[in-house]
Amino acid sequence: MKFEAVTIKDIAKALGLSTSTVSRALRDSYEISPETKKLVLEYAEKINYHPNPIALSLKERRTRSIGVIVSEIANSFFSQAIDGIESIAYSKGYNVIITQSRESAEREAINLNYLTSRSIDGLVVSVSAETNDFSTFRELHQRGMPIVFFDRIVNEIDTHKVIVDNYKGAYDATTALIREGYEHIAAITSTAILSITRERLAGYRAALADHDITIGEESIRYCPHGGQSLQEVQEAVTGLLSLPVRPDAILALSDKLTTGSLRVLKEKNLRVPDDIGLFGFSNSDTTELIAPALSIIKQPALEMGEIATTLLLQLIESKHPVTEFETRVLAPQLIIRESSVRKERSKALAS
Amino acid sequence: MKFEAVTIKDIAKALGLSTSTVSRALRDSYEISPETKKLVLEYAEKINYHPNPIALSLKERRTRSIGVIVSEIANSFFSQAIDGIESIAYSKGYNVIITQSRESAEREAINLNYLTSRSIDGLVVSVSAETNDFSTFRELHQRGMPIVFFDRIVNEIDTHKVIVDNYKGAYDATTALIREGYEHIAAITSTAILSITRERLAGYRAALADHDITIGEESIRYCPHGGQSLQEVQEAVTGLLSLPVRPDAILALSDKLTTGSLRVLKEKNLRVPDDIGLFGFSNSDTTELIAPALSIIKQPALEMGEIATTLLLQLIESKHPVTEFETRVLAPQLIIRESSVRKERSKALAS
DNA sequence: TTTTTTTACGCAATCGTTCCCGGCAACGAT
DNA sequence: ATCGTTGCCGGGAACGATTGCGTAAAAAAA
Repeated sequence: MKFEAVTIKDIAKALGLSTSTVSRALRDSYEISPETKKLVLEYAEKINYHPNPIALSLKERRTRSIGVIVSEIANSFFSQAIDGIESIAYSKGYNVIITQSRESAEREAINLNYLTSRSIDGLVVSVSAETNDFSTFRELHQRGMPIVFFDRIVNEIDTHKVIVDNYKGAYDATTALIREGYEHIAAITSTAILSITRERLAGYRAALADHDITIGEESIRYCPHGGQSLQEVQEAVTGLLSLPVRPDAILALSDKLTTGSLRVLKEKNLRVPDDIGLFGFSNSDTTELIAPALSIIKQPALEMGEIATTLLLQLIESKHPVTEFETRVLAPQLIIRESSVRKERSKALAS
Repeated sequence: MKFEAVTIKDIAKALGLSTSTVSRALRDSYEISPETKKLVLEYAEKINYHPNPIALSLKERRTRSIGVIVSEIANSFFSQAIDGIESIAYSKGYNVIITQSRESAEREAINLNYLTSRSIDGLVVSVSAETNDFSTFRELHQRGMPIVFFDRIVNEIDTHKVIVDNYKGAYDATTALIREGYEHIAAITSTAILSITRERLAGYRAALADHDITIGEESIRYCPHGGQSLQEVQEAVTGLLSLPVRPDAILALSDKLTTGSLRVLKEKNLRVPDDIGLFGFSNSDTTELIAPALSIIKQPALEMGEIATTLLLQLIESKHPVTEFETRVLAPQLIIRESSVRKERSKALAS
């Protein structure tokens, strides 16, 4: 079933040389005569020799492959990030093993175990919505495994991190909503433990406070699975709408939540943005085609993937143990379209 | 930088046994006494021993990893398919190396070369829009590399294939458009050499013919890069709109082309579906939120990925060379929403 | 011419694992 | 007492590549 690969031995045998000589000739060692080199090189080319990466890995104790853990591949943000990860890894001769946690801490642990047992050289991770036990990551990190976190990071572990300015993104979006005259702005988010939830919620709260708006905690709804199922979004939105003072705008703090909220609002025949405004984090490439065109906070996903991978490869290829780590914070892109812009400004004008 | 893995030698040394005995004990060989087995197993468990997959790969000449080539990860159809590929591969203990051709035959060849040099056990491929030279695939296949094609297949190579009934999908969509009263239905597609283009175009043509509608070849526009850039879609749509008899509907034959066409039509301030109808292949998960809600032909992407991988693993793990290959044809899902349904049926009623 | 140095190559160990081959006890059968 | 058997285990050669060390022959220095 397998095709035979040509090895260094084949070359050695054919040319009447030893494997060491062939190896050295191929690596252009100084202790091989020009004639022999030429001979070997030409023959290797002729029979299409490629060094066996497995044998190399065994010898060098490195696999030239990195592991990736994200919650879901089929999510615009992550697929764009993976795009970035792939391209950098590729250009440096590394390959990428991608795994999905599907927002489950258990699956994340399984994947982590799998990846390390495949002896990867490093890890790019965006943790699941459930992850609240970082001990495995910490242990791995302490034992010398290079790890870079992106998007959903874990502050407790000191290593490179790549994020977007979540605080600013949420702050600006909330402010935009306020300027538009919305007064009761609710938030829908993933689990409370996630770094992005904390940061984005902080920005949201600060914007409200800066405009002397007070909201109760009941105006913030958490989705345990990050909106993986529409049902939890339905529950969150319904809960919000049945509040004593009904929110007149929703800030959705992640991809699935943004489109999910719109879906639910449409189901309930609420007009966006007039009955209720909507602003959300999203990296979907069809948000402008949606009715109403969605106002979004967009993350530079591709770039984040690229940077995370570049940092990881630096870690991997560093001669000395690295102790100085950095957290790269990129700027989110605020795109204000229709869903957060009232056509009738009556209410806003009256106030 | 690397953490030390515990090996079979460590166990052997600690227990005063030979590596062969330890190896056999771990593999539960009959020629090892129950006591020794217990001893070894318990100690292995205790020090958290995991067999080194690299060493195994070298010995067994298999890597337990499969390569994937798609045009673009950040595309709903492919990310869903990859989801399916991953899940099956994972459950069988294989890992997946994903590469992107970005619709370029050259990059495809580079990836192919890369993957084979990484000595993968098999290949799941959806060819690029440019691929018209199958010799590398054929050669690989003949040398015994298991390959499964999905979506964009190459008929010239006899191996397992997984596709959707493209003919039927396009036929039914075209028919739906005709029933709705559209009379001049144009098509926008990827390159002519692609299997999906040929099959879908055939369905489109057949539907027109069955309803005694004749169209000129100028009503079919090809996008060399499959709609990767909006510009080529713009050109295609503009070309269509400036035809002597302007089409009153467009059938878009792939994901990017469908949303791309809508984007261009909106730019041109044409109302869909009244000024012009739109029906297209798409696996985007926001098509129902788009205005107008998009009528689409949806492919069971996840399932296609799963089936393709299942077939590939069968090939890989087969004892005997496989000579009987199958082509699995799945049913596309037709979802008729707003973009292909006229609100004003005047024209249709008049005819 | 003899000694030293350089050139150019081979031997063998190594990475972690498997597996063929052999060997040494103990035991039952003759 | 001797011969086969069986049970249990170790030695060592692979898998494909790199690399430190040794060394023959050739070249240079004495």
